[in-house]
Amino acid sequence: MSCNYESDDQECKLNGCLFFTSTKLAREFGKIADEAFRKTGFSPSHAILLYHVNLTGGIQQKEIGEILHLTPSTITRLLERLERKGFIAKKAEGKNVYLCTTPEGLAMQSEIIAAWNQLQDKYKDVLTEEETRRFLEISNKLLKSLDNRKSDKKI
Amino acid sequence: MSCNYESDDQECKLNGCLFFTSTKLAREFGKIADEAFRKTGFSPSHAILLYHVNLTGGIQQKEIGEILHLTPSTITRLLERLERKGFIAKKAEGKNVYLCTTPEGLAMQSEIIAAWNQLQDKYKDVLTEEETRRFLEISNKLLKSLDNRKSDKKI
DNA sequence: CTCCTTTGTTTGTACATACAAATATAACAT
DNA sequence: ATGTTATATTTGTATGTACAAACAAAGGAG
Repeated sequence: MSCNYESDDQECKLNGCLFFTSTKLAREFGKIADEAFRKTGFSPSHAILLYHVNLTGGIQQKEIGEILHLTPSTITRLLERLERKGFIAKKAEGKNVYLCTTPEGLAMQSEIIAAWNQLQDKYKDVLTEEETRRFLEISNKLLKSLDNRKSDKKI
Repeated sequence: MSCNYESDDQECKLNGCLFFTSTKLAREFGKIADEAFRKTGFSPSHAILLYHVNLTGGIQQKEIGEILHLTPSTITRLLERLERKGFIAKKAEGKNVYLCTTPEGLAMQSEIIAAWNQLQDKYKDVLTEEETRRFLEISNKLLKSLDNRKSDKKI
């Protein structure tokens, strides 16, 4: 609103900004998630990637990137480690690369799920089920709008 | 809930997870913010840091880190560039380092504010004022709970 | 069959961020 | 005054993420 430099609204400006609020929030949730997944030996992102490959064996990187909202290059980078450590195998068939489960990877699935459930429990320390529901509802709606925005631009 | 590996609930698991929802959201908002601040030549984080130093001249790094929810080391790193390019000056007085405005930095303030306002406008493309309000309300409440959680642990 | 385009993946590079350890200075106790 | 503790900052290192450019393989057009 105002352009005067010495106004006293620092807090308002920040807390009223979707960008800063959402990044702060993501970092805080990230810490809780790190904690929860630590005992699996994976970062949250790695854990979820592995989880999804276990669920949907033979999937392509592009597809999984879309599910997780991650760029192809990010997927490549995340896979580097999972592949090196033998949790996921790449089967190249011509141009296409399919992500396949391995025994080692499958063996982690139950641990990942356990950590994930534990994560949900931790959230309960911090907000009620109703609040969680409302937050997720708005967020997902928002994400959908943002996706549309993206498609609109392409046209 | 279930531990069977071939369930069809990938989307639910993800969309129902506060961590993934919030990180995805933060990345999307981040892109919009990058765009909005691009013409200032600053990343959103740099822009806000400079904005705050302009507002509260003579502030200490620790304090600004608390306002922005950023670690001291992150502040150091962000300042490196702003100082090198002459937008902020450090005045060391014994142990304490105070962040001071420079003419170059002050000159950017109105541009930063303009970009910020423009950012708010972009949000309006994507959600109504009412939705924004609700989202921010829950988020800020959440952030407060998470802060308390942190303090609780220390005790 | 050769050239061009499309599609999926990887590589190089950069950025915001954090943690842990190092450093520097001040403050306090004896 | 000396040694210890507390506070603020920096440095080294690592992570997740992205973008742009490179690469590779496939499929069409001539």
